[in-house]
Amino acid sequence: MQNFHHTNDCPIRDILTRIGEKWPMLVLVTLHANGTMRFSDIQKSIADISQRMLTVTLRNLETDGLVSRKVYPEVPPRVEYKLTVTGQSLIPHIDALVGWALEHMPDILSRRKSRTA
Amino acid sequence: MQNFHHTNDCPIRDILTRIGEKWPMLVLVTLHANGTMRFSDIQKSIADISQRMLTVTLRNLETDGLVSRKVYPEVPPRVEYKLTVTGQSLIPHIDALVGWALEHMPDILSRRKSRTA
DNA sequence: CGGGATCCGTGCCGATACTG
DNA sequence: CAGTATCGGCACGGATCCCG
Repeated sequence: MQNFHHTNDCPIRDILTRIGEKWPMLVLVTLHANGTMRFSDIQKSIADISQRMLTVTLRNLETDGLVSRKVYPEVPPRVEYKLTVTGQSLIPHIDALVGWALEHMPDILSRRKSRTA
Repeated sequence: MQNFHHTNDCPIRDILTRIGEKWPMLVLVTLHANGTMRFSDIQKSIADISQRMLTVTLRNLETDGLVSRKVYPEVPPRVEYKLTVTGQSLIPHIDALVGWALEHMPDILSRRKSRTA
């Protein structure tokens, strides 16, 4: 019997610590779809994200090297975000999950409803 | 500017409701690696999952149609779980994420440490 | 404009005890 | 063996206020 889910050093647990959170995937695909974006543009694109959570999410993605941040020393300030090469390398896998969801979620959602009823 | 992350009917949010949780992906890859498994075997394979969380996770995956459950009317009871066809169709995408993690997580983890310091 | 700091509620998840 | 039931902690994330 295979058992490779060590508590430490498990790739699935590693990746869940980031993409398992609520906003990172949405931010990544938004940046991929639009290229370089300002903070306020991302916020408008993901209508219901709070200012705080967008800041936190972008900081985490920047720390992980998936998103780059460029500050223009202007008044009023301008800050632009875009995917790094590493960030772009994750996009195809997210797209694959999205494709899977588009194909299977209708059935799954109906199953959840009938189980609730 | 593209904006396709509707609060409702968004495939990314849909899929996060399941794989964003702590255990489902681990259970899916465990079942894929070992085929049909008994409850106690899954629990031994994922050492630190509690009995409660394994039960909850399996019930959710069963409701979603990703895992099938078969009860043998014996004493002591025996229950076997395995992936459905739909569940198997998700495996390649999880594997892709795992492959990405194996390639990039060492760098990401070192970035997180240096940011903490 | 793009944050930072703080407070706080909700729900995921863990621990424990009990059962057919 | 394979659950179910209950309690409670804790961290994710929302709301609000303030700043350069």
